[in-house]
Amino acid sequence: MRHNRPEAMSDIVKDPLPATPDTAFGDTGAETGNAHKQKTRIQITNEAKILEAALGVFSKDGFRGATLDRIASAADMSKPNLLYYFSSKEDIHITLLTKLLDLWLAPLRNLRADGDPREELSLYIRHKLQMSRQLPRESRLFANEVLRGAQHIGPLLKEDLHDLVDEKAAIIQSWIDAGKLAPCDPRHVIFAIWATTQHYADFDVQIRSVLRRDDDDQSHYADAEQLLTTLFLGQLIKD
Amino acid sequence: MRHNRPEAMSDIVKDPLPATPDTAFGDTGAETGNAHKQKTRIQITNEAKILEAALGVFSKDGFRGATLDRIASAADMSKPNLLYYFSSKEDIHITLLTKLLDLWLAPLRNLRADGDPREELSLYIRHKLQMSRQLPRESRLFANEVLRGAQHIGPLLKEDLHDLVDEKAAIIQSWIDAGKLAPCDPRHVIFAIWATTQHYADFDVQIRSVLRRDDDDQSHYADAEQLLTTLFLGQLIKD
DNA sequence: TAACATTTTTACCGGCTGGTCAAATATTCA
DNA sequence: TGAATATTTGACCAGCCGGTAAAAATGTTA
Repeated sequence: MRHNRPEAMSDIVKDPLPATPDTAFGDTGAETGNAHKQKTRIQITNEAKILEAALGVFSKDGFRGATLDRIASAADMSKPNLLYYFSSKEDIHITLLTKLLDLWLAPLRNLRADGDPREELSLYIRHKLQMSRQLPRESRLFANEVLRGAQHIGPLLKEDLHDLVDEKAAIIQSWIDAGKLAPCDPRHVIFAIWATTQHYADFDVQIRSVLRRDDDDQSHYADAEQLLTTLFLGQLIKD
Repeated sequence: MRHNRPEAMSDIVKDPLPATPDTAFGDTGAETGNAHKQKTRIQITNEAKILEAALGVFSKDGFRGATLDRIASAADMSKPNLLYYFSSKEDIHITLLTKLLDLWLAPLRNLRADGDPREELSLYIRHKLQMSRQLPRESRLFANEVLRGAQHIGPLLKEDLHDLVDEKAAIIQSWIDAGKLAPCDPRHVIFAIWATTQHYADFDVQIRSVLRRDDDDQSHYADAEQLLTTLFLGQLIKD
């Protein structure tokens, strides 16, 4: 009676930085049609190395606090070599955010109108919580970016994210209209799920301080899931 | 039948940066007892000006991303003059965080064991939400600091915050034991309230993008309060 | 007003910042 | 192989970074 969705939960958080064939950035010199010069092996691996390193640095220090020197050093690469693959610090940051946004929104995209509200919501919560546990750097990357005013992904939030939330809020609203859910503002429900789940990644240090948990101890995630499902399903769902 | 607490809600968020007589930092040369050299008018006003400016810069760019030049410029002051009042960038940051921590934790400190659980929790939520609305920079200052690993307030989290949460979690547990509240992990309830309320300050830009709200439009806070009280009181409270 | 203490400014420093350039090296492929 | 191409490196730059020193200006008070 649990979820039997095509993609299992453990599959979704599989390839955080897929080497997609199209970069969506740095598309220099492609005048005649789509003359995509296909990437070299070295190019693919090095760009991945850089983005991986940049994820660590940007997620810790934010865009302004991060430096190319530290990213290069983390990528085990000289700074000019790094700048051979990306035109600027901004380029790396935007590429990173754009590549990861889809991954980040996948759980919400997965919310199905024809599913059972209780199962859909609990799956969503579990999924988001799992991403906080397994991809905390990605969570902090977005947290940093939004904190400083989303200067690099403002348009994406206003268009893509807005549309996605509108679409999924409509699903929740349809559940309310069908009497399956208590009346509430669907968009704020989504905000609340985002806030509570991502909190465990973004405020990890604070939570560990309060709970006195070691760095590698993740046992509190079970308690978190317990509480959040109780919280969101207990009151909202009408049996 | 509403709350009749000594301090009204609007009073608590009154003086975000009180010029307290003791700095708790920069206590140079005070060997013989507490030979506090009392502060000059200019000193008081300038330190306040600097901390006010620093709050804006640190909350936007984080510690590493912030620069003394920008803080000085925001404080309408030369950089050496700024360093006449604070010994270093770190000094400003730590002073700011320490001064504001009490203010930030005041709502939780206000949670009383002898109160009605429903009133206590709804007051706490309203209070936290109000602080997000009125003091978003303070919220983002702490979010930035915790995001990067709480390098400047780690000990405060592990001691002061830990003890406070333990104390207040015990109160919630006593309500559970008395059958007034559904069984749940009290500390995670506190985390959930922190997460949901502070989310409206820290992710302000994202929320405005999704809801298409102008910068000065705060009408969505009413919906937020509605949902959060429903969420936390509806399920947890046993009537 | 004169002596004193406080505050502000000017000039400066070494190291780091994002980024460029041309030369050297490695790889690919006809 | 060798020519063409892709990658890496070292040297370098102007401007910013946190911070210092000392003199100049201002305020305080007897």
